[in-house]
Amino acid sequence: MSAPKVRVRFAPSPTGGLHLGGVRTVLFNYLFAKQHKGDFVLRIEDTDQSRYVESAEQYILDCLQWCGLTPDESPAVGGRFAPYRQSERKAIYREYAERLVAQGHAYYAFDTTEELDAKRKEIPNFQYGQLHRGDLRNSLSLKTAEVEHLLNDGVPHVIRIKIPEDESVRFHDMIRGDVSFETNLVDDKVLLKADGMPTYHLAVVVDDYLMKITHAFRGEEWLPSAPIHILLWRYLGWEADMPQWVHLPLILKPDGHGKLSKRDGARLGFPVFAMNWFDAKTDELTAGFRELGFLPEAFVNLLAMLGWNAGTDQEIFTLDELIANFSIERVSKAGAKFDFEKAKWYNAEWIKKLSAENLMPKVKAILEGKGIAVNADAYLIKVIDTVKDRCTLLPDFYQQAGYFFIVPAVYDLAAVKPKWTDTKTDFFSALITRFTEAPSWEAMHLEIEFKYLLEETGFKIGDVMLPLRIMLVGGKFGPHVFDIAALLGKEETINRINLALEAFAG
RNA sequence: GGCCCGUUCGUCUAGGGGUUAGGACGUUAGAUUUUCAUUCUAGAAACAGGGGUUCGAUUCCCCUACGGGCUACCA
Repeated sequence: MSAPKVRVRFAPSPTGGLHLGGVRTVLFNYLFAKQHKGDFVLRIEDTDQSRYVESAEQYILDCLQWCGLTPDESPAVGGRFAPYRQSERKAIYREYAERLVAQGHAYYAFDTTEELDAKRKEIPNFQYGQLHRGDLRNSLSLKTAEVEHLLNDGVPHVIRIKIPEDESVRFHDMIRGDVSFETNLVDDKVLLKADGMPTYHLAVVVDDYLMKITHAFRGEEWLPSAPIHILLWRYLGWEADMPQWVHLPLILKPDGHGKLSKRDGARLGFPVFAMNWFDAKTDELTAGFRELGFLPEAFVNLLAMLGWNAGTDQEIFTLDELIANFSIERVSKAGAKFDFEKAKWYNAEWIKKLSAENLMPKVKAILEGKGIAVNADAYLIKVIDTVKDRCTLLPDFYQQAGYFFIVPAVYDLAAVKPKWTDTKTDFFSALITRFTEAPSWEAMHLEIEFKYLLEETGFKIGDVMLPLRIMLVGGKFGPHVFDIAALLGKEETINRINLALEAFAG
C-alpha cells in the first residue's frame, strides 16, 4: 500500500483582512505540501452569511499571490474537487447530517436562540449535552410524532451531534503528541444551522474527506473542538481516511497578552494584515505589510521563523530553501510573541540580498508615488546598488535615492550656516572650476581633485566635506559624497553646488 | 468557573541527565565610515517555583504558579 498523495488545505472564512497568523498557516501548509510534492488547496469557508464580506475572497487570493504561495486548487482556478466555496456545496452537507441523525449520532433541535440564552443565564456552565438535552426541545426529548409534526410544519431547527457519554477521545497531533478529551465535557455542537448551512464542524470534516485532505493544519485555537471532528470522522465511517492533525501555535501580542489581533497593529504601530485592508462598512483602512514596504520574500521568511527553525543558525531562507528544510517536528509548541523590530531586520536583510535589478520595479513605484519620474532604468539600478544597504523598508528608498533624481528641496541649513564663511564660498567656487575642468568623472578622481584644492586653500576636510554633502543631497545622510557626485554627473553636480551656494549665502 | 495546550536571555529560539546553556533581534561599549546607515569587535542578559528519580537535573516524573486557547445556529 503506497501512501496517498499529500494534500493540504487552507480554509479561511472571507470576513476581512488576512492576518499574520493566517498567512503563516498558509505557509506551513504550502511548505509541507511542496516538500512532499503534494497539493495545496484553498477552500473558502463562507458558511456564515452574516459575517460574509464580498471582497475578502479576492483579497485572500491576492495576498497568497503576493507571497508566492499560490494554491493548486481554489475557487479561482478550480480543480478536481470543485466547487471550493462551501456556500456552493450547501446541499452536500445536509445529506451527511441526516445520515448522522438516521444513525443516532445526531438529532434535530428546535430550541430558539432566546430559549438557549435564557438557559445559559439560568444554569451556570450550561452545556447543550447529556445533562440538559433531555430538558430541551429536540428529537431526543420530544415524542416522534411531535418531531415529525414540527418538521413537516417547517419549524426552524438545527441538527446537533449527540456526544456519547463516558468516553475518552484520544488522537495524535503531529506537534502536540497525544491529546485526549473526556466526552462528558464536550457539548452537542450544532452541525447544520437553521438556514441549512453547515457549521465549521460539519463542513470541515465533510470537505476534508471529500477533498482527500491528508494533513489538516490549523491554529491551536481549534484544539478544543478536535474531539467533535474526530467523532464525526468516526461516525461517518471515514476514520481510516482521517487526516493527520497539525495544530499550530498561536502568534501572540508583543506586549500584553493574548492572540495578536487587528487592533494591536493600530495600537502598537505595525501591520497585522498581509496587505492593506479596507473595510467598506466602517470606512476603515488597516495597514498591510506589503504597503508598508515589506518584500514578500522577507515577509514569508519572518513568518516561517515564528515558531519554526531549521535547527541551525541560518535565519535567512528563500522559499525554496524553506520547502527543502521545513519539518513539522521542528515547529515549536508554545505561542510566539510577534516582534516588529525583528520583522524589519528580515526586510533589511532581504533588501541587501536581492539584486538591484530585482528591486528596481518596486523602488521605481515608490519614487513615482512621490512624484519623482524615473526615465532611465539603468541609472536607477546603479542608484539602488549604492543605497540599498541603508534601507530597511522600501519607502526608505525615497529618502536614500530621491535626491539622485531631483534637486534637494530643502537643505539642512542648521548644519552649515553657523560655520559658513566667505572663504568657504571661495572654496566651492574654485571647486566648480576644478570640477568643470576635470578630465575624469570617476569618484576616485573627484576625491583627488577635492583634496588638491584642500591643500591649496588650507581647509580641513571636516570644514567642507559636510557642506558638499548637503549641497548634493540636502542633509546628513547617503553614501560617500564622491560616489554621489559621480552618479549625478558633472553638470548636475556643478549645478547643485551653484544652487546651494545661493541658498547658503542668503 | 470548567476543559485543553504551553513555560530557556526583554523578544524569536538552539540544546539536553554532567555544557563556560549557543545563535539571532533589540540593547550597551568600541573600531571603521570626518554624514547617516552598513560592516566588524566586545559586553550585559535566560533554564518559573517546589518536591521527587538519580552519583548528578535546566533536561525525566509529580504538584503549584503563571501564560494562552476554547467554552455561539463565528470561524
